[in-house]
Amino acid sequence: MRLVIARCRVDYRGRLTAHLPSATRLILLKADGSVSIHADDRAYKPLNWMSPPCTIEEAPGVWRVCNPAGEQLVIELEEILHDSRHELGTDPGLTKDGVEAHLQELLADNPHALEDGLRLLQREYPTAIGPVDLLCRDAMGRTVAVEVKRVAELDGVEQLSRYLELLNRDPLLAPVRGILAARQFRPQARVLALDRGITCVAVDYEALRGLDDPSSRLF
Amino acid sequence: MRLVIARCRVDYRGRLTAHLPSATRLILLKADGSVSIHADDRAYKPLNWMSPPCTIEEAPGVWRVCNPAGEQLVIELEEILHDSRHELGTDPGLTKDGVEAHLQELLADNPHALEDGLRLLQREYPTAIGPVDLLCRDAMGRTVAVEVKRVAELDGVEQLSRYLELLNRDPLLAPVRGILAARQFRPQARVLALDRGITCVAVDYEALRGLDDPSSRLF
DNA sequence: AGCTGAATGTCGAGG
DNA sequence: CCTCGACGTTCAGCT
Repeated sequence: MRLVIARCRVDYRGRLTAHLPSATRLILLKADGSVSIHADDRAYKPLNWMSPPCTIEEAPGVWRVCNPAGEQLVIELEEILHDSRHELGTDPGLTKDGVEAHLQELLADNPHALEDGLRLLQREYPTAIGPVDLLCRDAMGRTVAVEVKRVAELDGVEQLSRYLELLNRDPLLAPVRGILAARQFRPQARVLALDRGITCVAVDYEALRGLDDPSSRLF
Repeated sequence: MRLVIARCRVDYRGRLTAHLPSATRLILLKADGSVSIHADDRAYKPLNWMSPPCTIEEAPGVWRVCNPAGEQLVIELEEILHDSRHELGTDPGLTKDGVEAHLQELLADNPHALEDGLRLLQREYPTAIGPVDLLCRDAMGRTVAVEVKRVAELDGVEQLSRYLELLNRDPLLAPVRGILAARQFRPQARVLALDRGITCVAVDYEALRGLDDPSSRLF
């Protein structure tokens, strides 16, 4: 990793055109070949960047970064204030917990948390337009399609609606109703779901993780 | 801006839970108060970060970054290899030249590029659920709603479908058919559009820009 | 390699 | 403040 603090001007020509006038910035060159230009704000987002694979051509005062698609990032260096290199090695990487995949897993193990008497038929039940997260049967023996989201938005309702339309064409499953399960609901999604006869169930992730039997885990 | 290269472990507890085992990384502290942890890969994206507003509590060997929502980023510093500060000043910012809004503009000027005899009635035609990109009339005098996308995906078809349903309730406009115009089509979007009786038209941006009369431009 | 859906998306406009 | 849609989205997972 190379860290350069420099007064510079930057031009990007690619999917769009962008220009940065002269100012002092951080130029971050990573071992993966990426280049990013940071100001002292905008949180972690750089002003401009080039993702790998790309080649860097270093002429005195001008760095030209090109990628195979023909996009170009041209950095004109007016004054270099700092320049250091550091060996970081490969990173062991990030372990995440609490995303949609994990939520789906917990609900597959505890469908009754969505509704009393709900039993899992199949997880990732395949259809022509994609897999249904959870296919279940309720206490009355009726088929239920469950779509799991971290945050339920309009898209999620549309998606579940498409699944329901398709599943209801299958005489072995019909009639099928829908449950949209999420940690958080956008009001518009709630309204549209109601209009479509889809049940919204707010999921408490922490409580659900508590429900999951710890003794059944090996770690 | 403060640049720290250090061997560290990181824990995040917030919207989800994440952990980074011990490794050497860049810790980037910006003047806006943000903190981001970078490995030597993943292009410009940090492994973990905290956006402002947040407070940094520096104890020896442990930095605790907290935001008002109660999210926490805990950095355990095992060895500091580099630590430097730099005055950058405020950045004049980025000037962009968009490609996307342009597409709608070009099609508004050249509706015949979508279909022979197509004429523009109104751009951004307002409806209760949002503006229709282009409202047109075809060679047969029939109303046509055009949705413009850079890349047409499923939600673009859904969006146009909702518009069509609404527009067809207006006796002055009905019957209204739909055209989905895009530079690129996802296969599923094409299938769903066909099923809904929506016409897909692939748009060649470069050619369209060529169509646009250069003499009518001042630059 | 191409396509699809998720994301601590981020970002900006509009109510 | 929240909601919604676009993005040079990026990214991982799967066909």
